Amino acid sequence: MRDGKISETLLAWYDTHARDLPWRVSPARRSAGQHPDPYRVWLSEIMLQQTTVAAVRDYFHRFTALWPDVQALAAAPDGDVMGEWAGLGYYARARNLLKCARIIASEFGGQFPTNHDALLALPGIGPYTAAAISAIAFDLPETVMDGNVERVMARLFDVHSPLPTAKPELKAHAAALTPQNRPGDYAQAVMDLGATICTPRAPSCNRCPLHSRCRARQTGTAAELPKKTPKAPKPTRRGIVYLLQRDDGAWLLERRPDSGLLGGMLGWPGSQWGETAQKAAPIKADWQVLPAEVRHTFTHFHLILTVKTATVSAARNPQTGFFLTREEFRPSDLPTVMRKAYDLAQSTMAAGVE
DNA sequence: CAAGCGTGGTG
DNA sequence: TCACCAAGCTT
Repeated sequence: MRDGKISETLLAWYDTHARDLPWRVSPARRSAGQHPDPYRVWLSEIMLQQTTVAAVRDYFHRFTALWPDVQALAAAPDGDVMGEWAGLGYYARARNLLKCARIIASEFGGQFPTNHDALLALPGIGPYTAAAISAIAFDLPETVMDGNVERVMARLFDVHSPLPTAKPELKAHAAALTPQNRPGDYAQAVMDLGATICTPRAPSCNRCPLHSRCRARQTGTAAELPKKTPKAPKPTRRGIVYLLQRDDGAWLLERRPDSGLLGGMLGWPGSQWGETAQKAAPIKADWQVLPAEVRHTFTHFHLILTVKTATVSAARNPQTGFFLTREEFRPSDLPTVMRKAYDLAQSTMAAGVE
């Protein structure tokens, strides 16, 4: 077709189809002179790393209600922020979020830098997020490259070489399309297209504004692009967690080390997770093995957890961890795998199994 | 630079 | 059921 540039077609589509997202300033409001809040753009982009809009929405609302600006977040206790992040995954993001907020508050006077390289130097902000903040918050003509853009470019230009090898080629295509006009809306338009129309499986080509320009659709290869190198199978690991409740209702918990899996999060005392891990209980007690196990899948392994429960008197102290009282302990502060163990223990007790 | 790092939705 | 996938970053 000869009906103008791809960027203009996408912007026109975005004007009528942009999703209403809590961190977004709609095209109508933006043309009326409203600007996005860089704090909210940054927070949303960190939450959206490898995470769907549906999963992020409630977390974004809770975070902005508790901490409406970067100074408020910078002043928050670590445990509060980690607890609010619990369940969202990739917990290094929460640790880096707090680090970054404190740098912005103390060294940047509470203002996010607009410059791409200055953004890139901040913790938790990589090439994608730096470009996204520059484009969306400051309307600068940066090219954002995420999974959506990679997929849209691979299909538009029918690129069959597999990821990650194809990244530079796809980035060149994306850069060539990035407009000087409304780059922030354009960046969101490409990603919205990838999230709602040009989806990984079963793309809705019949509804696509770039239908007539897409080479993969013409060739019939859209659904199989982008190609990816196959991933290694996940091994299965096993472990034990110990859920100890004091007779006043307090639970024994540990704060996990800052680095590594579930870093900085609350968790139950337990064994290492490996082939055949065993570990002594944190205190001598009448431990009960729950009749069901916890199954959970992480990025790179499956986990099967045996859950053991016991009750002790307040007079006795375990070798590890600390007690949180009924009032202090919120199950929602636990990462999902630990929450599953808690829920299993609760449902087992409710069923009357001692 | 390849591996480590969570979780919920989906087909 | 289960592998794949998501607005990636760090080491």
